Amino acid sequence: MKHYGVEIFNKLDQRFEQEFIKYGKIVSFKKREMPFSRSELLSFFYIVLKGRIKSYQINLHNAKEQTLFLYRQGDMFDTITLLDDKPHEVMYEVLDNVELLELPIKKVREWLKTNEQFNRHFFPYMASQLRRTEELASDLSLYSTSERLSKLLLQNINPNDKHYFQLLQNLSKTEIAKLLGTVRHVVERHLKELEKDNTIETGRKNIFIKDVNGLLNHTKKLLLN
Amino acid sequence: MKHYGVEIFNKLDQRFEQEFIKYGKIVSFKKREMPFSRSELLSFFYIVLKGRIKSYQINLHNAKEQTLFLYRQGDMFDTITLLDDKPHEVMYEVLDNVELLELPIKKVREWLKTNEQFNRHFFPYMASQLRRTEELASDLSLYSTSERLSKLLLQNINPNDKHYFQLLQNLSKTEIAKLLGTVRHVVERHLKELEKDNTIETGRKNIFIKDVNGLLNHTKKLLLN
DNA sequence: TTGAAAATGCAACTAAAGTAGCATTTTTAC
DNA sequence: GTAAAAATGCTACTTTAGTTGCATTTTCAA
Repeated sequence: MKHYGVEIFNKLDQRFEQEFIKYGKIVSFKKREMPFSRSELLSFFYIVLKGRIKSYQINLHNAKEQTLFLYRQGDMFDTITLLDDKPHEVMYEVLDNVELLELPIKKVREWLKTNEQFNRHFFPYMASQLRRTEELASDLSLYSTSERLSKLLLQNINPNDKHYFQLLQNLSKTEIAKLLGTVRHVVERHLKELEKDNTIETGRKNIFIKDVNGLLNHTKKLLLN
Repeated sequence: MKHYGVEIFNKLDQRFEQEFIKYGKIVSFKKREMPFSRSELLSFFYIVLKGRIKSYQINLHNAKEQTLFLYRQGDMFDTITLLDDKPHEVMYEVLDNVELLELPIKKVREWLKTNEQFNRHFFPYMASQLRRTEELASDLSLYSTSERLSKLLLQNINPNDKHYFQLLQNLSKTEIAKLLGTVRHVVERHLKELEKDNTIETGRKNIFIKDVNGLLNHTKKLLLN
């Protein structure tokens, strides 16, 4: 299990690792699949081993989408259902071919009650989810699209931000728009601006940052972490 | 303790209630106060006994504010610091004179580890916080200000939504704007529209809904819960 | 290898949100 | 009771975001 390089596995002692192996099952899904049924999400808890998968919400009237969470190696879901045993009304989509460790949610709930080792990892993770979601909300409310874009680009080159580092690689402009809470055209408009200033260079499904300070200037107004 | 009508207290057995009384201290703050220092929030955990208090973020460049969470009777904070022992970078402001039960956060963290009674209440609460924050983010992204306003007004008359029911009473238009992620002028613009349609009636610090169906029509596009 | 799907680029346009400023009314604190 | 603070109402204006539609290029799977 440890060869996947997922943080939680490194922390496990022998006995707990046995539990994972005993109850866990590795499942994989292909790009663009919508992997789970509603009932599966009530019965299983997933840990990402490799690849990317997102949760999102959609406006049925105009089909606009907002990516809520980009799960990658070490991320877990659905933590909400884990905690209150009710369905969580979001949709999932696989961004890269993905491998997940599938665990019976009841078992995980048991660990949550009794296993201090599991909780030492899970509680701070829960906190990080809440922090991230809150940050998404306040960014959407307080900053312009171009500021949010610059911030996203900066996070992508910042190895301290485990959640977004390298997360932008190989994403389409449409996908970036959904992360930012806007539409493709607006993202392209702002990217073109940044390209004109010689701050970035865009390639197909990739963006290269040429001038970090230039980007920083665009985000001076933000509270950066 | 039980006379405050806070849900968690009703669930406590004798012994646990003793713990609350032993370690808890009732503190109160006045309207518009910014009640806590950073270090207090690292040392204490609060449960709202009465009144309203909000957490919010501010854009230092243009002073726009986004209310993140409106805490009222039974709400607890700061759950994030409780879970990961790190400061949570939000600001707090008291909306009505408020009474809080102040508990040593270390003690609460102990209960979190060992007390199943506490966790039966806390875990679903944690889930509801994450749900609510996620809903805020997706609403901000997916729906227009006028749709979000109509939704807020509807929640205010819906006794099923414990969190917002009666929460709008006695809030200024500025405060409502901060809840919605916009500015006063825009709120007033949309309220005037609704008033022209005879859907609502606005008074000073109060809004009366005259035509629920009219409001529902404004939110048809939303996923209502 | 080839046809469909995905990704991108671009132009013209509409709609919504936000800014600035000021006057009036109401509430609150002393 | 009164002065200061808060809340409200309104006008004119600027900026940003979102819509529509179509053409071209690239990728990917059969």
